[in-house]
Amino acid sequence: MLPPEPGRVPRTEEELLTRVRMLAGYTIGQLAERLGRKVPEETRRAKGFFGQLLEPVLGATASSRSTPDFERLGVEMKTVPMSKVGVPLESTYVCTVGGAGLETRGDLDWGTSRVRHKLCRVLWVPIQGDPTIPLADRRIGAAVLWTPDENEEQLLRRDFDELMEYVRLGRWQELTGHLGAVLQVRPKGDSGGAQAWGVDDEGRRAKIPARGFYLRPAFTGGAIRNALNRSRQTPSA
Amino acid sequence: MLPPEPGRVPRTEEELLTRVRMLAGYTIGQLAERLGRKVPEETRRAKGFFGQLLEPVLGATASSRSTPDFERLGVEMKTVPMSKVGVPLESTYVCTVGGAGLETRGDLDWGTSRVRHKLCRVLWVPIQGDPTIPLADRRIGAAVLWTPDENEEQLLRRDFDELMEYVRLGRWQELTGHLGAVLQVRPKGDSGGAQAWGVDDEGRRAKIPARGFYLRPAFTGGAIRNALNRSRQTPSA
DNA sequence: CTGGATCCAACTCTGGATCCAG
DNA sequence: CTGGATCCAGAGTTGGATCCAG
Repeated sequence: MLPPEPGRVPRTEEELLTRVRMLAGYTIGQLAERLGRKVPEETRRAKGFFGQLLEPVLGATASSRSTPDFERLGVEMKTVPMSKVGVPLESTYVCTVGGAGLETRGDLDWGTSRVRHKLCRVLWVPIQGDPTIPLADRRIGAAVLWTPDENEEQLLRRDFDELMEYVRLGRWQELTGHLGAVLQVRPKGDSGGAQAWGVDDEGRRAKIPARGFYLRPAFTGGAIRNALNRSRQTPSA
Repeated sequence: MLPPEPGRVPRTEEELLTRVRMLAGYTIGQLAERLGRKVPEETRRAKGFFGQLLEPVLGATASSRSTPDFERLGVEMKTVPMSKVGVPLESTYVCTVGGAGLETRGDLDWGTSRVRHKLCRVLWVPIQGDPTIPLADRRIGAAVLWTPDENEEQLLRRDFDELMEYVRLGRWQELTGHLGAVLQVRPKGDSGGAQAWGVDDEGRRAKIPARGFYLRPAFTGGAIRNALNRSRQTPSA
């Protein structure tokens, strides 16, 4: 049976984990067929395909805006393309970088930031990412649930505070992908053009290029390994 | 020739008027055919059809957001469905009603409001509105350019100030279509459901039903007549 | 008659991410 | 390798208005 009870919202983390682990070993093509969906030929033209395929299967509140994928559980799902040797090939998108004003003031402080909320409980779902494997033939890996430990949270917070200092000062131009040891800020959206509201260096509202927070691949890789190790010691988490 | 130089942006009001007047007497069906577009069978299913058909013909900066239809000229185009006896059958939509907070503060004062900006120069395009005439057979009338005279502006402003007082106080529930002698506020959008951001009576941001400003039919009718009379006295405007 | 309800097209915005030149 | 550029789906919003029950 693949997948079990499709579309039903999982009530507990264990139910969610059980369900996603039943998918391990299957290919994207098999999962898509089960759902009556066609796999795009070019990965380049369907970058979010696997993530969007998985959401309804696992019972995520599909495409709800700005809420965790599994709202009741407070769990965020992230698919991670892995290389042949088991390390993430890409950075992981977290959320957009808000402006310094108005509705998004809470985003400047780590404690109330969307970054922290998004990352407080994550379901990592590894997927083969080797570009030589056709999309339909890539296999799903063993998912793990993760919460940052003290060390991980400190790493994230340190970068976050540094990055937000640029936002506070309106120094958007200096806020590049080079900053941050584990968390970085990069452009988001399909043109690099003006797409988001921000605050310029004189405090006025202005259109600026949309940007997002991303986890560097090494951090995501470590998070997945740590989650695996911890689950071996505490089988039910 | 129908229409002249389709798609080109008019450089002067005279050029715009000349162009739109060449359409007078033609039917919607003839205009649509000239553009290779099909006329919907049901008016009910294509409420904005004529207005959207006309925009590219006249060289409006199509569907640009929140700017005048003819940006360079500062001219707003409005189609008006007329009865057999030559009076407007429907109210005329002006713009949305903004909330009382943040980005839209300027909307509370007549001088800086979007209502005033939208109405400071309008190209009225009459169209037969009699529901017994099939959409494709309805004829285009003689368009006129209009600017509110002192009396008209005072009428508008009086209503506007009254209506905005309700917004300032967050008394949205009392802001109904019954208010306003020539300018009213009515629901906008396709469900009456929560669709816009506003400010509730305790000053918090909240979702409220989307609303818009509308000109009552009698006012629009008078505006068109006045514009006609004035253009007889001053032929070039 | 008319105030509340409704309809479509097009563009924007968000959430899902991967591509690829240097 | 990796930082900047880019791609898709689907919800949301705006601008174009008219419908229609009471």
